[in-house]
Amino acid sequence: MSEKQEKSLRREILDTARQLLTTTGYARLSMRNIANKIGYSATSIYLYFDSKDDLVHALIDEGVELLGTRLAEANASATTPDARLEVMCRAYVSFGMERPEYYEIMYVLHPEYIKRYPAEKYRKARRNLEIMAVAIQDGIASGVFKDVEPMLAANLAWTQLHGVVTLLSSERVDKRIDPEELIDSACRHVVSSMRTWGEQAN
Amino acid sequence: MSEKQEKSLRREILDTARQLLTTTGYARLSMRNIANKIGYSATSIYLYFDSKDDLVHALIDEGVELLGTRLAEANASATTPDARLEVMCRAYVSFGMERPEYYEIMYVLHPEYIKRYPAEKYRKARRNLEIMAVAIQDGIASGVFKDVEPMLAANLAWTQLHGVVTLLSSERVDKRIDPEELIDSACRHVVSSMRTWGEQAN
DNA sequence: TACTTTAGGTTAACACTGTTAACCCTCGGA
DNA sequence: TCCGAGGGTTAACAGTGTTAACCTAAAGTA
Repeated sequence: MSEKQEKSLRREILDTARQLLTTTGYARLSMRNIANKIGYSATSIYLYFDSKDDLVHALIDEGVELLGTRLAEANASATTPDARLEVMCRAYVSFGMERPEYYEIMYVLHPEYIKRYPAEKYRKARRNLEIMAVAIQDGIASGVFKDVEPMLAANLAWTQLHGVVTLLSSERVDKRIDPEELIDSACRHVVSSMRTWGEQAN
Repeated sequence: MSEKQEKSLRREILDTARQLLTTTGYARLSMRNIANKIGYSATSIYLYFDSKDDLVHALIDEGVELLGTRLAEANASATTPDARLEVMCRAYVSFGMERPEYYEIMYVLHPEYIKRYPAEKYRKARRNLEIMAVAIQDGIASGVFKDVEPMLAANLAWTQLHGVVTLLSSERVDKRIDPEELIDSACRHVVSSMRTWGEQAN
């Protein structure tokens, strides 16, 4: 085991777990599976993580971080408020579709399956929503969006995007619906709903 | 066991499973748990169901049926196209929030955890979306909604509602957001997006 | 009446799961 | 020389879905 010392065992466990998550899904992610793949016993993992949940929480950290940088990049890539919000929406959906292994443990797994994500880390995850809220706030300030509570609007956008990601990647959407078209519609509608918020039928 | 003969064992298994699902969640729904609760051995369940998945599929049938009647009721309860669509949206969300035990197995559980829902039953589930598509179609015909592909629009509405239900009932939405307000916004925006679909920024 | 089949259940077992307790070995330091 | 500790192991427990083998009482049937 000495030839691997440049990579800490903790790091190796995390990488193997993520890889296993990608290839076989959370349902088949077991301590013994991880351990076998790197030539250690399952109980060795407990020297570096308190529990399986603890391990998964560490992976969630990575996912939150990655999503955060993607959203920040999107936020910086466009100038007008609506373009910025739309690009951020697309960034969120892309993350969810391209990294389902992260998305599943971050936002899909029922709290019954996995212990509550610790409160102090929860804040960092919430930061990602606040980035969107700021973009919305900017749109309001520049008069492009209706004057609406930014956090409520951000959460509404989130639910729309989350719905698209989960239904598409669990393959529950009818094959006859073009995924790209659905994603496109969702992102454009999120933006346009900021412009028309509260308008009544004529 | 003869005093229970008025209620078939199959029926009793289903009821107990649903009750267990409600009280303890899918994570703790086990064959032995079900069996213990009704005084049989776990393997007896296999006399009436091929597998645990098969049992859950039978529960999904019930859920699809129940959601269907709720949507149909909503569909019949209002007259104007926008009111009808909005009432149906609220009916969908209500179902998801009030019967999380059904909603979880129907639309949340990853296909990794549970075998694919059989194709022929899938059609019945899709019928529920078609009810919404018809309501949208009516709105288009009467000139209230923009001329859009009804199935695409119905799926977009579905993703929005599904996102609200799952994020709310997995308690991932910030406590400072009023759930009712979020649901309200979502339903109203689904309807208004049918009216403004495709309009560009000015 | 005697024999066989079948419906409806049981127990024991297998291969898994997360987790804990006990153990083992090899270093570093006093 | 002894001691402690770091880093790992094996054995075991209680739980999971599922299968194979068995058992028993009722129902046909010759």
